[in-house]
Parts: sequence; C-alpha cells; structure tokens
Amino acid sequence: MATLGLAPRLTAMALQAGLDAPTPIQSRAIPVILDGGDAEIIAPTGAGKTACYLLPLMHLLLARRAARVLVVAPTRELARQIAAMGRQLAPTPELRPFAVYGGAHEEAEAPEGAQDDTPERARIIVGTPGRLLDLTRRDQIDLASCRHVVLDEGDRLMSPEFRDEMHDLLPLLAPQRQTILVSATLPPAAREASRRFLYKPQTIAPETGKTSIRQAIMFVEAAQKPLAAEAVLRRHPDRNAIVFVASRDEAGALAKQLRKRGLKAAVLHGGLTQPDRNRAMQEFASGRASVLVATDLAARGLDIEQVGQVINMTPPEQPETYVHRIGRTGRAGRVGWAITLCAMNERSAMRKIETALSIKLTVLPTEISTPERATPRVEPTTSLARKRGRSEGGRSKSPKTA
DNA sequence: AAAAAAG
Repeated sequence: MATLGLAPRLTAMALQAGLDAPTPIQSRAIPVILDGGDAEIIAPTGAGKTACYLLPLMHLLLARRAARVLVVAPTRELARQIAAMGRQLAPTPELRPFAVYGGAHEEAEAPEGAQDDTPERARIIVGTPGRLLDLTRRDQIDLASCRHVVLDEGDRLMSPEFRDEMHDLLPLLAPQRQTILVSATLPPAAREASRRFLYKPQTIAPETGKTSIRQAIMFVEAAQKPLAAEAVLRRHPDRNAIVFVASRDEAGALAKQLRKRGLKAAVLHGGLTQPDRNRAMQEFASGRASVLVATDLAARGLDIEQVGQVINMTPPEQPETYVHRIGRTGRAGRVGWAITLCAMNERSAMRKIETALSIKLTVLPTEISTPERATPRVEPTTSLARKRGRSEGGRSKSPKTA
C-alpha cells in the first residue's frame, strides 16, 4: 500500500482497517485514479474494489480542498456499506462519507451510522440515484462541486431501469470531472451506455486469477427445491448462507418454511421497510441468523465476511447476475461454495451461464431433507468431484421438460 | 420476468 503514491496518513488508515498488502486491482487502479483521468475498473467480486477507489479519491480530496466526491450505488444496502468503509478509511472528519438513500423516514430512530453527518460539511457523498435526485431538487444537496464520481456496480447503473435517473443526475455534477466506473461485470450494452459519461477511460482489468468459489449444480424439480435447499444448509451448518430467490413472495415463503423447520433464517427484499431491511442485514451479519433468504437486492456488492455458501433456488437468467450472486461468498480469496438448484426446464439458463463463463459445473447428487422430520439425508459421498450425468435426477421423480 | 430505486 505504501508504494502506491498515497499520503502516509491514508496508508496508515488502510493498515488500521486491515488492508496491508494491496490486491492486484488496487495496485493497478490506485495510481491511475491518482492521475485524475477517467477509468473503467473491472475486477472479480471480493477483490477489494471499494478501497481501490476510496483511498485515491480521499488522497485527491486532501490535496484539493474544494473538491468533493460522489459515489453512486444501485441499492441502499450497498450505499450504507460503502459509506461504512469510508468512515473506516477517513483520515479526517470531513472525509467521513455522508450516506444518502431512501426509506430513512421509515426509521423508528436515527439510523446507526447512516445519515449521521451534515451534507454541507461532508466532502464524500454516497447514495442511491433516486434519493440523490430528490435531495438535489429540494436544494438540500449541491452536486456541482463534485469533481469526482464513482459509478459503483456501473453496469447495473447503466441498465434501462436506472438509465433515466442517471441521465438526470450526472449532468448536475461538475462538468470537468473524473468519472470512474466499477464492476465485476461490464457487458457490451452497459459499456456502450456508459460511453457518454466517460472521457477516454483507461480500462483496468487485471487477469482474473483462479476463483476461490467452488461451484456446483444440483438437479431438483421445483416442488422439492425447498427441501433440497434445507438439505444443503444442514449438511454444512458451519457455513452461513445466502439463498437467492426470484421474487419477494418466494423470499418470504421460503424463509418462513425454513424457520418452521428450525433454521435461523432472515429475509431481505425491496418490499420490506428500511428498518426491516437493516434488521435482516444486522441479524445475518452478526450470525444470529445463519441463513439470509434474499432477492437480487443482495446480489451485488454486499461484503459479509462469514458467508460460506450461496444457494441459487433457480439459475438466474443473466450470467452477470450469477457472477454477482455467487460473489457474495469467497471474498478476499477465502474459500466459498455456490450451489445452484436446477429443474429440468431450467437447464437452458444453466447452459447459458456455463457458456458465458466458460465453465462446466460439477453435478451434485440430488439430496432432499425428509419432509416429516428436519433431518438431513446425507449421501455416502463427500466429494464435489462427481462426473456430470452420474446422478442426474437423483432420487427425485424425473421431472418433465416444459 | 423480476429485481431496485423517491415519497
């Protein structure tokens, strides 16, 4: 960290926060950001992207007393997390980030650690698009002095759902500014959409080393998936898990079912009030809940250290979504596990993912918790190294193709 | 198709 050109007080803060040796992306990106030009930073999940832009931008803010930084994120949870890391790294109080996101009115009391500073004093603002625009329109925040902007999960922010808001938001910033796009994925359409916001960006995309995420699929028909998820969870009680579902309703229903069978499950989706969302995050991060049942709200960016495994109840349609979901485990080089439950009619989505990622997933034998008792049935094998096709269908009835 | 994001 000390050789990258950062102010000594920043490397000291980094060290204090447990960041000593820089990750490859940090070594590559920090000097480029310090240089002041636009950048496109593409690095795997859990590789330390947040610090890789926060540290050099803080350095630039120390050198230029009038400038400010805006970090945009696609979810409230991610905005909170980035702001929290910013607080850890800030060498002076005025560099402590101010978090801006919706749902704050739902707070029963002042949210811990969030929105606890004044936007006038803060020189780093971290927020979600809607709330940033809202505050701007009500003159409660002035983005014109933001000479640096980070589009975290930039491909997501460039997607059609955020397009209008981003097109309204970005022109409000200083016209002469540094724009940094960050993500683990940048499909061509998103890169194209980002073009008008980036001026001759330098692309920083280090060779992706071997992933520390062990991936597998299990063929299970839809009706048996909850019991299969339970079996996977019980087989590794030491691994806290995020279980991804396709809808808010499914999240609630699955969490309820798992709880009924004795598992400590919290639920997280965008239909909950912000206090409930915060509570779910807190319960899971503290370990009071060992399972987090979530929609794709939780797919991107969230860095919860003790996530040992990710379960996809259904293969996601977009390969990018798969990459981000499984990236909630195996952070910072730790080993993580990702298991996707796949019904016969979902095999094409699975193939699409395998093709996009140039991987061939290991097939696990189908395993179902017994419906009457919450006891796992454990296969005699412990190996993930089974050959594909060996146990397709498993002991479930052979599902018909749709 | 569903997810999130303003109130």
